[in-house]
Amino acid sequence: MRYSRQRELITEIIKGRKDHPTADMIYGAAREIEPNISLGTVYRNLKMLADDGVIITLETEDKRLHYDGDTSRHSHFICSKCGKIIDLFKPAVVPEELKDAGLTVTSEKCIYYGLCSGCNE
Amino acid sequence: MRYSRQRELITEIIKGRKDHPTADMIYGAAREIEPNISLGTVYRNLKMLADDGVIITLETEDKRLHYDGDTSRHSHFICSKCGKIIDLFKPAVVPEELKDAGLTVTSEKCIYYGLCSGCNE
DNA sequence: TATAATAATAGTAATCATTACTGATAAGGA
DNA sequence: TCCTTATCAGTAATGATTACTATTATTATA
Repeated sequence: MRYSRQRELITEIIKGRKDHPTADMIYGAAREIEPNISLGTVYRNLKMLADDGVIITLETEDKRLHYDGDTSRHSHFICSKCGKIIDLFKPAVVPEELKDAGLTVTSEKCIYYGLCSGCNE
Repeated sequence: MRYSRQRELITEIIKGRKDHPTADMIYGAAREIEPNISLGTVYRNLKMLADDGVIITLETEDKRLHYDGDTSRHSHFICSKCGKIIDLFKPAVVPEELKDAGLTVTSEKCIYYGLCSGCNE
C-alpha cells in the first residue's frame, strides 16, 4: 500500500477520536483540513483500513456503517433512544460452544441495545 | 394491526425455517405460495414484525439485513469465507460493566466471525 | 348481513449509503 | 529524472430499502 496524504489524514481522524463516526462524519472532519478531499476517497480508504485491520466496522441498526479506531477487543452499547454508542471494555466471554463446534473465531462484535443513563429517566 | 394473509404467510415462512434469510430470500419463498406478493409488502411486514418483536434482525457485514424467526436469547457465528450463519444457543454473559454504568439492556446482538468447520480445512 | 372507515396491498418511483468508473495526479523505485 | 501505477477528485452507477398511489380487503358497527 502506497502512502497517501488523504489516507493518513483519515487514519489520524479516526484514531484521534473516541466516538464511532460514520463515513459522512469522517468526510466532514477531513474536509476541514483537506477541503477538496472526495467522499469516494473517504469510503475507499475506510474500506482499505478496515480490510487491513487498522480500524473496525460496526454494523448497527441505523443502516450506516460506523467506524472505530480502537481495535482492542471490546463490546458496544447503543442507546435505542438517542443512538449514542458507548464502549464496553470488558468483553463478553466467548461461549465454549464455539470451540466444540470446530469454529475458529477471529473477531467478535457484541452490541447491547437499551437505554443509556441519560435516556433512562 | 389488522390481519393480512400476506403477513401471516411471511411470519410462517420465517418461523418455519432455521436459517437467517434476507428480505429477498423471504420474497422468493413467499412468491411460491402467493405468486404476486410484492417485494414492498415483504419489506413492510418484516419491519412491522421486527418492531413488534415477533422476529429479530441481524446486521451483518454483507450489507443486507438478515431476519431470524427465533427470538430466544442467542448469539451467532458467521463464517467469513462462505457466509454461513450458525446459531449459538449459549449466549455470552452480559458484562457487569453495563449495570454499573446505569445502562438498561433490552437486547443483545453478538456476532462471532471466523471460519466454520467446513472452511477450516 | 350490508356498509363505511381505513389498514394493507401491488406495483412502481424515489431515496440514500456505498461502490465503480475515468481521466488527472503523485508516490516512489530504477 | 523518468516511468509505472496506486491513488485521487469528481461524478455516475448500484443495490438495498423505503415511500407513494390507486386499489383491495379487513373489521367494526348499524
